[in-house]
Amino acid sequence: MTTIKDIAKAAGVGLGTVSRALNGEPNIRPDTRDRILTVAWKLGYRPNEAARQLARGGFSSTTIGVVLPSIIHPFYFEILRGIHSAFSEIDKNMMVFNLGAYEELVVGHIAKENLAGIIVVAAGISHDSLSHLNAQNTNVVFLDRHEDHAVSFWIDNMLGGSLAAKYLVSAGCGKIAYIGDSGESQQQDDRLHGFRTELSRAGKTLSNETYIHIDEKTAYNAAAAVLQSGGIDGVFCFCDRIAYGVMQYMKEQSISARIIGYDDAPASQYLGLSSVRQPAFEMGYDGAMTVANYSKKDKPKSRVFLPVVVDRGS
Amino acid sequence: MTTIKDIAKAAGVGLGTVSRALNGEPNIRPDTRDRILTVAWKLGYRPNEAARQLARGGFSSTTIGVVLPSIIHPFYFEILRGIHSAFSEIDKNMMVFNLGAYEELVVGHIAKENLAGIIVVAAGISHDSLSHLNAQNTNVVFLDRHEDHAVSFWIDNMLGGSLAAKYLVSAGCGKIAYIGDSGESQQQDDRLHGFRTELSRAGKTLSNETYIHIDEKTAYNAAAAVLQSGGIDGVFCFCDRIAYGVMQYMKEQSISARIIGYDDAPASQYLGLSSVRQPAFEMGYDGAMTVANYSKKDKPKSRVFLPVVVDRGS
DNA sequence: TTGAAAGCGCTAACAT
DNA sequence: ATGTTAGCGCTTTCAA
Repeated sequence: MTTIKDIAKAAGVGLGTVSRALNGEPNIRPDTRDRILTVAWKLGYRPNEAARQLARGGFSSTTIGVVLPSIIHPFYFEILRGIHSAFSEIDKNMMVFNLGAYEELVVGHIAKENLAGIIVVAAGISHDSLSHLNAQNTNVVFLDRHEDHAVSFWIDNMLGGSLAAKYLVSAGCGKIAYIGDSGESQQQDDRLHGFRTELSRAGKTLSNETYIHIDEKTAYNAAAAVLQSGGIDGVFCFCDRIAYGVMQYMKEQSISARIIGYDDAPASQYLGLSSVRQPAFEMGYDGAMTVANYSKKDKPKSRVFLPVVVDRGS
Repeated sequence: MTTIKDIAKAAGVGLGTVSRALNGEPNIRPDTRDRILTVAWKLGYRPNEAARQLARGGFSSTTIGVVLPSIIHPFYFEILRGIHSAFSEIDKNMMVFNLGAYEELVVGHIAKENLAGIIVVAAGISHDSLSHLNAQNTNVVFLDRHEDHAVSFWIDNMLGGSLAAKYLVSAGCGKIAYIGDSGESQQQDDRLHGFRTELSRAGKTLSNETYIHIDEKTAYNAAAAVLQSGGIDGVFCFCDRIAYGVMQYMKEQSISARIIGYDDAPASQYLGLSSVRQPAFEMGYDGAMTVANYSKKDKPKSRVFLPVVVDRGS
């Protein structure tokens, strides 16, 4: 391994001069600079980032951490795409952490990495861990998760729910069912809240709620159970994947009911499925730009609410 | 920021002892160890990874670099999902680099990061950069790219092409067209080569080749041009996105022709589109496990060929 | 079992 | 413009 010491010796100069040359600092004679650079190149020199960081007491500043849940839905993928796209524009890199079983471990690891910032996507980080992160005075941005004293981007799930309800109601549905995810989530709660509120405003109520493990097959089965009970003519699904299963059942049984999904997955437009579109890519993009740019002085505004829209299947 | 020095002072011990306690080394009295650990905890101590690395002269060993093209197709996304899934199993993290315009810059950056290994996805890294990487004796694995003196996973595109041809031929197509990507790629060349070979084995030949910028709309237009010319009853598309555009045109015009895509995108099964399925997720997963596990001593076998299969639309 | 001290490779402040 | 030196926080001898 070549060090600046080797270069200094080979070029017959001092360590400081080498450092200056390598870092493109001004106070150095062009010809010595060139000589040093040539030697460095010939020796195959590569700076040791760890040493550099240590000496500067600084941060890597070009790498930003992204904490992801270990299972990625298409929705998170869109977010990730947005982040990736932003970072490729501004020449940052991301370090992706899997928030799996050992949260403590991961958080400790993150704190050690000297990152310029962190984006936490949807993951359920404990408040304890959070304050650790904050103590490291790392810039943190939350996506799809609402944190009180932090910068967070949040999709308006209540709006999404109420739009879904409006869609079904205005389509003339009378008996409406919901098929959701059996896991707990703030997102689902909010959507349902918005959905119910809008429904009751229209003088209607939810006739059936079924919660399943997300999967086309279980969705198919759930659809069978829900639709056989009779009279259901409108279904709101927690996500498009569930909706696909439902659609398939409806197609096979020639049942016609209005159905609306959530996420607006790429497939949906081709399948003619109406769906609530979340600005996932944008959220990723904006979030990424935000961590990358913010300084402690002018902290960006917390709580950015992103609206959703309904995409009508053709 | 708390350092081991602070801890040493607070606990009334030497630096070495603190280090030993923190690293769980054996030669230390349990009670001093506990005392130190308590102090460290109270002081909110976090080890400085840079300093550690520097002192040990070691590698981060828990982080693996992933070089991605800056534009991500769904196919690459599947690969990424596979990588992510593997890494969450074995508790590694990935550092994602965008291989954008400034290849040299990125490669330099990578070399500096002290990574345990690197996965290069599909990207066109120059041989020069490659040898730099090799000189750093970093483990490198290529995905969807064939490199001679490196470990590389490669999908059998020739097989894919020939399977597509078989599909169309056995469906009784007589006049066959190809709609491809206007960009250059080894992948496309291989697919076409396989396709042509199989076609000629069946005594047929390609009647029309059209190359477009990938996009549903241009695909739609291309389909119009290709299918209007008359008699075409089989179309092979470079990817499913192109196929969607073609299908839409066919549907609108009530034209019936056999069509086969590539990638087996999630939407395709719902749309009833037959497609060549590439084991993208598996490739990511296997590749990730490979970089993570290999040691210079028993280098894993280079050139892993992954087969494809045709997924028939229902 | 523990403390002291010598670096790891680099930067930055201080001399020259 | 350039050389010298003192650390950055940590690990690891080497003594004690």
